[in-house]
Parts: sequence; C-alpha cells; structure tokens
Amino acid sequence: MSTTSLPPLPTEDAVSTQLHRKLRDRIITCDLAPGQRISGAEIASSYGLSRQPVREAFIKLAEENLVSVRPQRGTFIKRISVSAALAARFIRESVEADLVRRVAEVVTPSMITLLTSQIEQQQKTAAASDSAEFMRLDDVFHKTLASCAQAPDVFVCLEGLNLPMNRTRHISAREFSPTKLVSQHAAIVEAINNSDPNSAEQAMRTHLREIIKDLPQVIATYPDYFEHVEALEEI
Amino acid sequence: MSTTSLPPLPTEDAVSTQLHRKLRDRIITCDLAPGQRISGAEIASSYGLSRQPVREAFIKLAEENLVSVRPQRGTFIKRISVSAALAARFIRESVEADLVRRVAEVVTPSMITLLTSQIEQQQKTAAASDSAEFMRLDDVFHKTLASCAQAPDVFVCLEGLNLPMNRTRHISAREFSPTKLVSQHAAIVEAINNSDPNSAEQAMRTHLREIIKDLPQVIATYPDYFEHVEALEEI
DNA sequence: ACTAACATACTTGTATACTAGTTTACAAGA
DNA sequence: TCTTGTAAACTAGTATACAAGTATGTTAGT
Repeated sequence: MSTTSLPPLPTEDAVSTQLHRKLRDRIITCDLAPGQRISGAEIASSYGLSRQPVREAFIKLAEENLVSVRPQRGTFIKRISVSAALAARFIRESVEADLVRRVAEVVTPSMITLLTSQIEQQQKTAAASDSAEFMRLDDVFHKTLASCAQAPDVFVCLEGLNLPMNRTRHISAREFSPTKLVSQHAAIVEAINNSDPNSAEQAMRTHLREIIKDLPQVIATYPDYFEHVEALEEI
Repeated sequence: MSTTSLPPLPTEDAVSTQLHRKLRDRIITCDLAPGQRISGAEIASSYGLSRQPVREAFIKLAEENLVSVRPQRGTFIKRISVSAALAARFIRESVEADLVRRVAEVVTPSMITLLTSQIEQQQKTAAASDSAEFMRLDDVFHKTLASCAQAPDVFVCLEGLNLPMNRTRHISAREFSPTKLVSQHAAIVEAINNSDPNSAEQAMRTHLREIIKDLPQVIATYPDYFEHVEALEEI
C-alpha cells in the first residue's frame, strides 16, 4: 500500500504553512479588513518569525486571491470581488442541483436519518444565534449531500472557489437570521425523501439563490469591503 | 476613474512569477513527467537564478496541486488525480449545461455567426492534426458560450479546477482525433440556433461525457502518470 | 556474502543581508 | 500658499548562509 495508509507521522507543518492558515482564517472572518494593508515585517515580529515564512504565507494567500502583493508598495487584503462571489454561487447552484437530483434517485432511509438529524442541529444552533457554528453545520450539510450523491470529491474541488462567497457569508451572518435557511434545507430533504428529483433540484436552486437576496444589503452596509460595486446591477 | 483604466505600465513580472508560468506549462504538457523529481538547485542554475525565486515558484505550483514539496525529501511532479479530474469534469458538465440553456434562451444571430465560424476553424485544425491549437480553440469555444450566457466570470473561476483535466487532455490529444468533438460542438450550436434549451443541454452533457470514454485508455497507456488508478471503477 | 554503522552529499526550511523601487515628510524656493 | 526637489523610512524581490533532516554509498564487522 501507499504511505498514505500508514499512521500519520508526528510531523508538524512548517511555520509558513501554519501562518498561512491563521491569516486565511483572519481574512475570511474579516478580522483583517478588506483593503487593509498588512506589513510583512510587522507580522513577522508579532509572530516571532523572520520575514521569509511570512512572505511565503503571503504568496499562498495571493494565490488564493485573498491578498494582493504589489512590488515595492506593500501587501493588501483584497476587497471581495462581487462578480467572483456571484460566479461561485452560480457554479454551486448548477453543481448542487445535479448532485441533489442524484441523491433523490438513490436515496436510502439512513441518508434521511442523517440529514434530518443535521437539520435538528441546525435549528438549535440557529435558535442560539451561533452564526459561526451554523456556517460550519451548513457546510457539513452540503458536503453530506455530495457524499450521498457518491461524489464527495466534487465538494472538495469547490472549496477554493467558495472563498469569496464565504467571506460575504461571514459578514451577512451578522445581519441575517439563518432560520429561513434551515427551513430551505428541510424542504430539500423532504423532496429527497419523496424521491422527487425535480422538486429537490428546484428546492436547492431556490436555497442557493437566497444569497443573492442578502447581498445588496450586505454591500450597502459594508461598501468598502467590496470591489467594483457597480457590478451589483448584474444581479 | 480608477487606475485600472489607464494603459498598463511596462512593468515586468518578477522572475519567480515568470518561472512559475513556465514550469506550469511544462507540467501541464507533461514535458515534466508526473512522479518525476525536480531539484530546486538544478532549476535555479539552469535558469540562472538563485534558489529563492525557484522555491517561490514551487510554492505556487504546490498551491495548484501540480507539485508536492516534501521537506528534506525533495519536490515531485504530482501524478494526475483521476478523482480530481472526474470531479472537475462533473462540475463542468453541471455548469455548462446551465450556461448553454441560458444561451439557447437569449441567442442572437451574431452569436450563431461567431460560434459557426469558430467551428469552421476547429474543423481545419482537426484536419491538420494540430492538437495543441485545437485545445486552444476548444477553450475559446467554451469560453465564448459562457460569454454568450452573460457569465464570463464563471469560466474564469473554473480555470483552476480544470488543471487535472487539462493534463489528461494533453495526453489524450496524442491518442485521439478531435473530429468527433467538433461535430459535438456543431450539435450544441445547432440546438442553440433552434432556441431549444433541452437539446442544447443534452448535447453539452453528451459532449463533456466524451472525456470519460477516453480516460480508461489514456490511463492504461500511461499508468504511472496517474495516482490511485483503482478509482477508475468509479466511472 | 550480508548486515550495520557511518560519512557524505543531497534535500527543504529559515534567517539575514542587500538591491531596487515607492511612499512620505519636509524643506527650499517661487 | 503652492510647487518642487530631496532625503529618509518604508516596501517587496533576490541572493546567500546556515540549520535540520533524508537518501545514498562506503566501510567495518560478522
């Protein structure tokens, strides 16, 4: 067998990798604000590192379109691209519509049990207004659907694309209650339970279009977190 | 207006960025073979650079899943992940099915003129067996469809995902004639011209499933270019 | 002949020094 | 007051040196 089947060695990731993850989280949660300038030297000293690993973390962030490093100018947190967020949403709608059709065609009782219990958890979390935890549960839900469609890799592939969408979700989570989303999830599961691909697809598309409805208000509230706000008309 | 509307300054990219592009091309075209080990120091000296920009290019390639750098071991060209290629194909099918439906709904004569002329070019290139040029024209065709659907960003977003697929396409281009693909393109355009979304969608799905048919033979011919060949059964 | 220990030549990761360019502040002059 | 020139303090890009770990070839011992 390949080495991947062996127990994981106690290797710790390189500090540049660890730093990359930390900074990414801070950007996605808008702890580091879009447009803000970040100094490599400053971060290096605050984390007790040299400039080199910080620089490498910046390169990775730039590759993910989360920062833009401008030679001899500085490194800046990228503003959220509305068009990229909308494109990612469009892709998710197309893909998950197909996925959920599949699920409705191959559904088993154990899937319904799992999905239903997840929705119950979502209800509790929504009632408790724990937005960060709700986002996690939301991701789990959609990932579970992909697994039920026997295409778990598809969701993994999309994770990189979701970055701009997730940044807006983090902002919008402070503004909107997720209760509506939970009931939309329930509608999807019900259609699946009825083995009704058409209804399931429609429920999923409706669900993923919800994001568009919230977006204008989010942009209006935090206009300088977004770039090319004129693209708003495309919606 | 913002600075982006000004003509681009004659700034040359950093050498690490240039090197990244060159190496990526060499990997995608399998000039650098999957599984092969590449020495940072060797590449540095052959390109007349220090190790640092080479290292940064490696980091970017690793971020694209094209190489894996293993500390104290070396840096290796990643074998093509069959599951990632299949996932990317699935995503493309879902997304482009939706896109082409849209196009069929909003089609104008000028779109048909453009698409038809592109297909003529494809026929010529296919007849000339210029596989690299055909791949370029194929990309242009699909990108044009996205533009006609008024969603050009969607295609841009998918470019990163297509890397594993494109690597297999480069290999398979040596084995298979693209004539069948051209006729499939023609079928798509005809359905669009008839303003028939259902037929257009079906023609697109058929077209993008063609890749799956070729894949087993490609893997059988170059088995050590791929990883986890057992996933082949998933097809 | 075979095994085990060791020395050497690699590898990547990190730290530091230096180059070139930009921004900023400020002072000199109109 | 406004403009302009300049110097200093930043920035990122690159080169180099070193640290730590791995692979490999050689040698000593059995």
